Amino acid sequence: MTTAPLRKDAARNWERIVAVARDLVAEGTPLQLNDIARRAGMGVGTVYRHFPTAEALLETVAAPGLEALAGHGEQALADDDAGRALAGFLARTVEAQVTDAALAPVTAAPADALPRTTELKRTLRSVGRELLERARDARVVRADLSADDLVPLMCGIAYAAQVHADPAARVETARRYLTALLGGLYVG
Amino acid sequence: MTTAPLRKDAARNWERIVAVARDLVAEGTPLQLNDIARRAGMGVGTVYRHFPTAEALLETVAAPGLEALAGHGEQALADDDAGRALAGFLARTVEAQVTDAALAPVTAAPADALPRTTELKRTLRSVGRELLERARDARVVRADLSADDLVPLMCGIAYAAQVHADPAARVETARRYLTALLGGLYVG
Amino acid sequence: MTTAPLRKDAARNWERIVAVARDLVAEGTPLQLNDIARRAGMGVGTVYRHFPTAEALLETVAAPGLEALAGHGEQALADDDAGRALAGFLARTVEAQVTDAALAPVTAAPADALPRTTELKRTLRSVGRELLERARDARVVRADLSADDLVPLMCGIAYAAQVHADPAARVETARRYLTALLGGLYVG
Amino acid sequence: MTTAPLRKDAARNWERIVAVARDLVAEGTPLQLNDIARRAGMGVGTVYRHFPTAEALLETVAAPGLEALAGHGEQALADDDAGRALAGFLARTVEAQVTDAALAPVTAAPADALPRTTELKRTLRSVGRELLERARDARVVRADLSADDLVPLMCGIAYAAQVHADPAARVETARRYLTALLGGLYVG
DNA sequence: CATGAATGAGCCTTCATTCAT
DNA sequence: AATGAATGAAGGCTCATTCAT
Repeated sequence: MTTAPLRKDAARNWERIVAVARDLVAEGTPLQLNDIARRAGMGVGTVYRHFPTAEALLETVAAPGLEALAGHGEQALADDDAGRALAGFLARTVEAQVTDAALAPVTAAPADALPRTTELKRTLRSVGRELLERARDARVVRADLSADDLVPLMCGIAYAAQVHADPAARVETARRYLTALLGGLYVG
Repeated sequence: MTTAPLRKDAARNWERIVAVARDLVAEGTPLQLNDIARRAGMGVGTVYRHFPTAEALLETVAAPGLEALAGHGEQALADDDAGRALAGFLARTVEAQVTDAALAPVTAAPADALPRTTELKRTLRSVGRELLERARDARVVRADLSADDLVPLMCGIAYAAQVHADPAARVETARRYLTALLGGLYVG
Repeated sequence: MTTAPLRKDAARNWERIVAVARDLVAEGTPLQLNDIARRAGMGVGTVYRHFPTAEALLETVAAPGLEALAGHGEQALADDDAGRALAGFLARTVEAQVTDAALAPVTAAPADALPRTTELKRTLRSVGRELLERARDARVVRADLSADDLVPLMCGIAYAAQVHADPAARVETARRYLTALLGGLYVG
Repeated sequence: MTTAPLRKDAARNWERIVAVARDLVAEGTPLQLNDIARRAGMGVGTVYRHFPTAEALLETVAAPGLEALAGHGEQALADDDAGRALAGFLARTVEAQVTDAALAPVTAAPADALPRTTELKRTLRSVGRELLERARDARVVRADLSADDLVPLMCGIAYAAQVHADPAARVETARRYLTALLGGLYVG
């Protein structure tokens, strides 16, 4: 079941709301539907009609990022090198989390507002699980690592990169942290 | 630097406020000074006199934990085995963050409300730096790891443990994640 | 005066709206035209076209009940026993008010939205007046009771039955109250 | 346990709020705490501090009336003439409901916001029950009338008086209706 | 005729902070 | 020092009604 196609004017508003929200997310401002309505130059009711809660809006902003990740994950499954496939997937995941501020809260949230989000998260988790299992079977990954740990660990790395002060170096920092995690802080 | 001596009743109030705040922090309730005043059975004004902001109070709650960590750090510096010393310090740090809910926000905060907090954080960072340098000199730690990364990484692990659903397993999870980080997810 | 004939599809919509409204009234939900449109599976505009206000819709829902009462009233006028005629009419009136949730508010409202409602209420009042006068002439009813009191008293009884907690016993309660009113609480 | 004595300024505000509310109730305006704050010339917070909900405020407005009724009821219990005692009590009750617009909703409400209200309503019910039982024992009242019917019936009469258009004659109308109810619409 | 998106006033409630007592 | 009443901005949400499509 696809969402019913919107009227042209409604679609314009929808886009506008999401665009405003994207900007706010990027600048770290918490999403407040009243605020968004004002910035988008429309009535609150309009915003509420499109997005019943701030979470729904946030998830909508996050969706493209999640979809891109899922897409990459599917491709990674085609890679013969299980270690490289997993590492690539994790790298993309961390990078996305750091680049797109909408992803982290949505990924970490225990409950979803939109079914689409739940679906995407499920896909990502299952792709992650599959990649992990292959890597484990190929003996390139420690055996005590569970698929349920992947999301927390990626979130943790993204969070760590944020705690580290400099916002400009954030992506770079996240990459380094992922490398460190994969290789281990301790040498041999 | 000692806190200015308080009158006995004022000291009692101070203790009571901190005790109430500790409980609230432990149960995950955000610190609201009004709320605390009510629970502590005193006027808001009194609470504000002792703690001008919620952050100041939170940092006060966090202080003992930070002090304990610093204390452990000092001892670790006496350890001959640089690798063990650093690992022990990091383990304590992560454990503390997960155990004591006041620590994570204070550690991650870019600015401090109390000078005492700044001082403690500086101490911790310098201890960490020292331990790291020794470990690096001993070639047990990767060379590209900077002292500025220690705090973010520990915060990241604590955060990761929180994202992982089960709260009962939180400490255990954090330990596993630290082990993974130290040893690396990837085998050899 | 007949309602202007509607196109078949418009008539279907009209019926559907009234049906939905009837259900809502029955379950005690306040009539909201937006809500009704959604439940009826049509646009708000359509509902507004048929019923400019919620009151108009409510009166439409109430109309059949009012008509039935009026019908009974006309028949009662044919009864030779003036006392029995009046009592029967009042009993029906009270019963209807308690049974059909649309009646009470419409009956008690000082102003009407639809001319049809005004007409029906006028009819009912005049039937009541006639029955009362006959009963008064037959000396079965106290002389100080005016025709203008009948509606209020019936509304009052219905209201009383609603205040009385148990909803299941509502009809029974209303009957008892009417009996009490007719016979008097005080003996002899 | 009495309510803690208020500071002079707080007491002034309390009085002012209740006064404003009383006026609004009298003119039939629904109580809205924001509105009241504006009219009373104070911040919303102040109103909320004193009265957490509109119901609590309404009950506070109603309290004096309920207390007066309870007082009268206690006196009525001293009357030897059981019939007169009950009739007097009922008359006062109806009169009060019609005179004081706060009473009807509070009396009819299934749940109370203030314990004081619950207490008063309980007192009134038990006084009513006692007076009714005495009147029944004295055989001046029909036997099938239960104490649980008194409140509904009085509410019903007050409601009836309100439905009857003319507000000026309201008290007079209510008296007539009570008389009618006591004596019966139908003559012997 | 039908649709349903848009509007925005309006109500509710919370909470950080101040300041008179 | 302590008290706690007062403040009011701020955010949340609903719903009757209009009007472009």
